[in-house]
Amino acid sequence: MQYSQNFRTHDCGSLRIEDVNKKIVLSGWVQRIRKLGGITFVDLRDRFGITQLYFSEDLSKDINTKLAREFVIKVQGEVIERSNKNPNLPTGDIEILVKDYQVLSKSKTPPFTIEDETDGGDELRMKYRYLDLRRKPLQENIILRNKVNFETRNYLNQLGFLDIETPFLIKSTPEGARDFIVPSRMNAGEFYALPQSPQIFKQLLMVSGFDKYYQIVKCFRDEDLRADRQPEFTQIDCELSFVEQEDILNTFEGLIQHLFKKVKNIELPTPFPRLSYEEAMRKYGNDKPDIRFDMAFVTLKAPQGDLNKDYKGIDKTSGANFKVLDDSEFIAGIIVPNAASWSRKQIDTWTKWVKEPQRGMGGMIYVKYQEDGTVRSSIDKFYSEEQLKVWLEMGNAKPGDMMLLLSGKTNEVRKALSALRMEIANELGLRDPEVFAPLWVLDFPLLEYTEEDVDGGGAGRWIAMHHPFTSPKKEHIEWLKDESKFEYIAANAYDIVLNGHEIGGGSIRIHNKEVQQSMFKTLGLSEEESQKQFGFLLDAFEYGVPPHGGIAFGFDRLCALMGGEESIRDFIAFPKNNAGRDVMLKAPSSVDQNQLDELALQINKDKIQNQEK
RNA sequence: GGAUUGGUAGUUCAGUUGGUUAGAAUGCCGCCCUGUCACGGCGGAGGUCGCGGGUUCGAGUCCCGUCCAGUCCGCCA
Repeated sequence: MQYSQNFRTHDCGSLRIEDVNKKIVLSGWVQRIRKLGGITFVDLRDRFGITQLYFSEDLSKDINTKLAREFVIKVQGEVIERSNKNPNLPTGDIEILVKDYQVLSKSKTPPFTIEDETDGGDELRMKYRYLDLRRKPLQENIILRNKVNFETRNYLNQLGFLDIETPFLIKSTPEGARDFIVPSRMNAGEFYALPQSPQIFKQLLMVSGFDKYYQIVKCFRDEDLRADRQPEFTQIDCELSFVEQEDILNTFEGLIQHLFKKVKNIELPTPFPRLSYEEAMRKYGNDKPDIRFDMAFVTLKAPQGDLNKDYKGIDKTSGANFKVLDDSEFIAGIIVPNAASWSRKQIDTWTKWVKEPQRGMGGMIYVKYQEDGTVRSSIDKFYSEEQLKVWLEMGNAKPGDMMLLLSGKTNEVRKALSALRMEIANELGLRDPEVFAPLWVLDFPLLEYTEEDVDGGGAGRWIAMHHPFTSPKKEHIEWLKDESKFEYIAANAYDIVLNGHEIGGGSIRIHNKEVQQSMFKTLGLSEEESQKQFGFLLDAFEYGVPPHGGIAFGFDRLCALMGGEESIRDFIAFPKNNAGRDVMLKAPSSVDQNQLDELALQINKDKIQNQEK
């Protein structure tokens, strides 16, 4: 851009050898001062780059007393060619012969270094986030985020999508995640909730005829945090009318391809691979598999009803008389390539790892397919080499590979083996952050059974796996009335998965009042309750509803993955820590008594243990 | 709600089986240095070992509690 020239004629990343002899003005932060006797070099930094300043002897004399790291200065000078060029800097061929300079703003010594590899720890960086954001890696993340945002809007606008804002102060509903609650002063004793997503509004916009809608929008969920989860996060939220699942998959596969092409110059495969939920669970024990590498599950034993083509059976008829496996409901393993040479100690470490409480396995069995073609395992006593070879062959193991087996309850083994698969892949460097493997996971179950008392709806009941507006497959609609069929009802729901992370998900919605009411009933909402919670939606459904469906992407997560990271924190300018606190603002905080009085609120002190921080 | 790792100089960390005056690097301050770019050289300052209690002749080190931070499980329609 054209600068006013008062503060700068150029930014700190733009000057090149062609600019030699130009009289320029630069402003920026002092990155580093190198005094060499008479002369001094200063690296001047802004978000565009670094330019070296050359202070001759007279200007250098008292520079120590005038300049220090992170001072904001303005310099007037002339671009000159360097005698010693620095090939590591885009501006490395030139430097500024400083004629005059002014300190625009002083700085205390920052608590950590403003370098690509800072010496600051997480806690400190969060507290001084505005300083951390001066660092290049963070600046690049935020700039990448802007690009993804811009290209998303480009793509969707081109297709005729409309960006329509929806309210943040809405109504609390018991379904789904915990709501953030906002007290209403003008309606004392009543509360708004912040949206977990604009779900209902976008469906109502379809009723209004706004066909293709999108919004890049904040959503709020009051649940515990993770490296890839924040209490407020951003979604690319989309909804379309007169579409089928296939239309949505094509449109948004196109979006992701567009983003990778424009932002990363990477061509993603067309079409994306697709897995059914059932397949994903069977092959990877997980509905968001990382398919950058193989190590798919080899299922040796599964309960009846588990769709498993590989099933050949390990049971008492094997004659092995090995209680651990004989009594297990589910046995599966992964083939770790070239791992037959792993030491006993290495294997023990992994055994210990799967036995940790959050994995909860009783142990781990290894079967080594040695280079010479023989087999060695931890269960040689119970099974013959022939039997073990059958297992290895089921997983297409080659000599030099090793099979690791877990056994127990189906869901627990799947979870632990899936975690083991990911962790070993990490260790083996199979999860290259610059390789991208997207896929669709389709045909999710509509409902899932919960033993827990979630949302206060009572223990032991069926809840929506996606959300209560998701349509069942046409052929399963009748099953909504037959509890024995609930677990087999498939939904028109889909997730888009990238490198082991769910980056988006959506569904074709119910657009028929009767089906919607039937769904609410299935979820245990009485007619009265569903009218109270979602009456406006049911009312709207009486006035001509187009068939519609949509999808929402986790924008922060998508940006993080595109930036080659798994944690979303450094792709959000001002994130919260793992306790949901903003350590810079020191939020949340208590409020004045008169604020509480105005809202007709009272703090229950018995419920607060460690209020004073 | 649970598991687990960590908390020592401004910062990142080391600190042995409990034992004298708690170290390194970096940053900071001072002096020197005319082609550095992680500049270099010499010198210096800098510590409530997260907090509270206990064991012991003696605790950074062992025990109990607690707070803070990170990761994971639960949770996240």
